[in-house]
Amino acid sequence: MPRHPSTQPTEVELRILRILWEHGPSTAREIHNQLSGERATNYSTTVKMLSVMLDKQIVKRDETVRPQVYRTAVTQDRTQERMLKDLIKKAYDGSVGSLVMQALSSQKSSPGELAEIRRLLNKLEGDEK
Amino acid sequence: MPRHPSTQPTEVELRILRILWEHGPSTAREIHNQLSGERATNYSTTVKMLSVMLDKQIVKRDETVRPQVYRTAVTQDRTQERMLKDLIKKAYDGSVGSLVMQALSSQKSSPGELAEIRRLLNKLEGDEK
DNA sequence: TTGACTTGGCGAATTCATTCGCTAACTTGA
DNA sequence: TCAAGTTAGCGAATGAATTCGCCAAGTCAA
Repeated sequence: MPRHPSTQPTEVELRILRILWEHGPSTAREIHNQLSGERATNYSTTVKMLSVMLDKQIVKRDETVRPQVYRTAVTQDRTQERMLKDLIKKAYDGSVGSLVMQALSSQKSSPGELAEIRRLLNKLEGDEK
Repeated sequence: MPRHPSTQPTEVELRILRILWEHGPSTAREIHNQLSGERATNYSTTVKMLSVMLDKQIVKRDETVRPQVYRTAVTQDRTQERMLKDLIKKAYDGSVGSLVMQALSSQKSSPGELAEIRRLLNKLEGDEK
């Protein structure tokens, strides 16, 4: 039976993306070293994942240099947004509000973050009317 | 190589959970009928999914009645919270604030929701000092 | 009771994600 | 140049999630 290839980056893909977002374009070796900090997989595995991501067009690769250099083909914002939207749809019945309510009440934020959120809220309510 | 059985409910599991949360305890047939509205899978599949979820202790079952009645073994709140926390960790580097900021700015909320969020914010900032 | 229908369970098949072994291709220092 | 090390690619294996076919057990009306 046909099954959906998810549009979301998978677990490992996301870890690699985060490394690239944080460190910028990197070689497979550099990515693997970063990865090794968190997990114990082979260099082969990292290279394979990169090749899968290349197929999916999640990353790009510069083959004119050696070793080859990988960079992301998707922005962090867009990716987060897609994942967030998906969660809201799947688990919050499409309601952003209830997700935000739960996020704020179940995990504590710093005063600075709260202030920032308040500022955004002011802006949004301003546009409203 | 051993791989992680995710702690999060899967796609289909979540759909079934949502039906149970919304409609309360139900028979396999009732669940399947609800499900059929959104997807075209066999009754067999629904029953199988329920049995998998039973193994995982995601649902409970009353076998003293016929047909058997399923009910959730996890609350909606706890489930949402776990999923949310997971997303924050995986995609927002652990920052609730940045998730909330993005949620609010990327999808529009109703004035009512905004007001509710503001009220919560007031309460949180009150506790802060 | 019995035939027709519904419910429940099992095992197998499929697909996606992840992992690695093995080998080829490339790079570099002596 | 060439041996030793590094990088890249491929195919296969594993495991989780999802799907269904098929059969057994249960229910019920005539």
